[in-house]
Amino acid sequence: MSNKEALEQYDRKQYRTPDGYTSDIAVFTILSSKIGEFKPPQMSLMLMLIKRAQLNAEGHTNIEAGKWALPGGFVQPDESALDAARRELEEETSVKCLHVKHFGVYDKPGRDPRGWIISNAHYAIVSEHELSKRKANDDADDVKLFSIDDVLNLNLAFDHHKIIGDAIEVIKHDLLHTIVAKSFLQEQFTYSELQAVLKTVTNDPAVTSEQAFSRKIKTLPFIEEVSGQKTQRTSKTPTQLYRFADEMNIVRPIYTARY
Amino acid sequence: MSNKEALEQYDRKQYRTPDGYTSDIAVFTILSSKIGEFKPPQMSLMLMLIKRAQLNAEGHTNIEAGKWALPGGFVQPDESALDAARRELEEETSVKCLHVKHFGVYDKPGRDPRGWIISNAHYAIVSEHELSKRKANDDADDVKLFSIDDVLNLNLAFDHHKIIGDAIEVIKHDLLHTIVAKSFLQEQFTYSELQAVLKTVTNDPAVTSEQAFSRKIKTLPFIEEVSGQKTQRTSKTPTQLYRFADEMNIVRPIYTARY
DNA sequence: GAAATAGTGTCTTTAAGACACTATATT
DNA sequence: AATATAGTGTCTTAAAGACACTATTTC
Repeated sequence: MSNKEALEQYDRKQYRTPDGYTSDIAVFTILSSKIGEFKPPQMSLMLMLIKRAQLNAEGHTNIEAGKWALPGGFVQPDESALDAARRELEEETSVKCLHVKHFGVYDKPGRDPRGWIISNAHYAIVSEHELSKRKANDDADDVKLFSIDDVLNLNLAFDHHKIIGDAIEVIKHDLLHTIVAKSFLQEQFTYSELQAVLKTVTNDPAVTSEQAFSRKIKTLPFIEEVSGQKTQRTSKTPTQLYRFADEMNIVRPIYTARY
Repeated sequence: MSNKEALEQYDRKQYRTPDGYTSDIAVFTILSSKIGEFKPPQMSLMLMLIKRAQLNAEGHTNIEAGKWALPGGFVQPDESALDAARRELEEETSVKCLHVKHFGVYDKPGRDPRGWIISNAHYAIVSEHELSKRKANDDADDVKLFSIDDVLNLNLAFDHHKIIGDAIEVIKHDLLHTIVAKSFLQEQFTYSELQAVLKTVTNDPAVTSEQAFSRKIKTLPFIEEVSGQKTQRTSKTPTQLYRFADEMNIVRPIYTARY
């Protein structure tokens, strides 16, 4: 085989290779504060960060010690960066995750003082409940949730300020343009629960107005009424429940959408 | 400084590192066949591929020789993958490009027989005119344009079948949801020229109907009429010219758009 | 005047936006 | 009865979709 012959002659050392290949994960959750019985929830979008420990597993001073950082780590040769993200997330929060998505590559020369290290960034959505089972890993002496409004004021490790800024933009976009809001809700939900999720990222009156949104939800082609199902968890008045229809991910082309 | 101390103790060799970091580019162009005077153009979206040479620069049998492949190459330690894409594109087509965008990471174990090689995929848009200046590089003995309808039937190198399939999906999406169509047009264009670009990726009647689209173009917030400017290049009737307004990239959230 | 492309007139339907109003339960 | 959340009635405005029609030019 000529390909086999080519492989034998191929010299792996002819190009300089990266010093590392890592996977970082921006773990988002929504904290839902029940402000009372018969009230719709009030939600805030949070990002989980870990505080880098003073010493690493070998007892040496850790790099970027004491700073807040995205969880993540080195990708193994037998997995993809996305696999690594899922694995690390499970190690970190001991939970298999609903939604993990790649959103960017960070490979600017000099981004990591340890050398030429390429990082793939992902975002993940974990339910508040699952996240409460979280535990610190070896390199972290603390794990904490930060509001997306505050998180960029922290002293962040490496180029995580840039990565986190991008992650927040991406999740804001995806919440409004795809059906990922689904990952923050129960299977059946009221208009005001979906509204609470969307209000964490927009203040468009079409979303924030109760009347407008309770009408709007009925016309959305990717959401269906669960006929006859009502709940009183958000109000004294029994309230209609909805669910996301199976697989739809409609975005209107800009040339045909209405403005 | 404690970070400096940490760096001294950091051992680069403690993790297995990738064998290579590459950048691939899907170069798209639109062939515009003028089918006659006073006629709107007929367009087809094409992808540029190179045929991998039998021998590489050192005279050895080349890997995946004879197959069609995306142009690309190894990323240098002093550049990002996006920089590398721009550089390689310039080497390949001797043209600085209008639009280069990252769209995916390909790092599945075993994707490249030479070892653990990570590839960042980009798509680029080059005008037909610029592309005619193209020249083959060392590893290629042929360069050719393929229609996006045919290209996936070729015998493609590495995992380029998957990468090209993804690239086609991404450019189809972007043409309809962003203003990249701009890159395929002159600064001023008629409704039928924009229509011809969009028709390469959709057959939505809102786009394909002349009456509907000639009306629609006037209401698009990111396109403006060039008052008083007309042309006869697409018809005997002098036709209104339009241009894209400065930087707008509106996509309607799915929760507020009309359906 | 035939042909081809560009563009308008006008009617129907759908939905957004605004605002007042009603409905259903708990306390 | 007061309160809070859910939901409707209805009017105005904007745009999509459909289809017939007019306008401008070349040959």
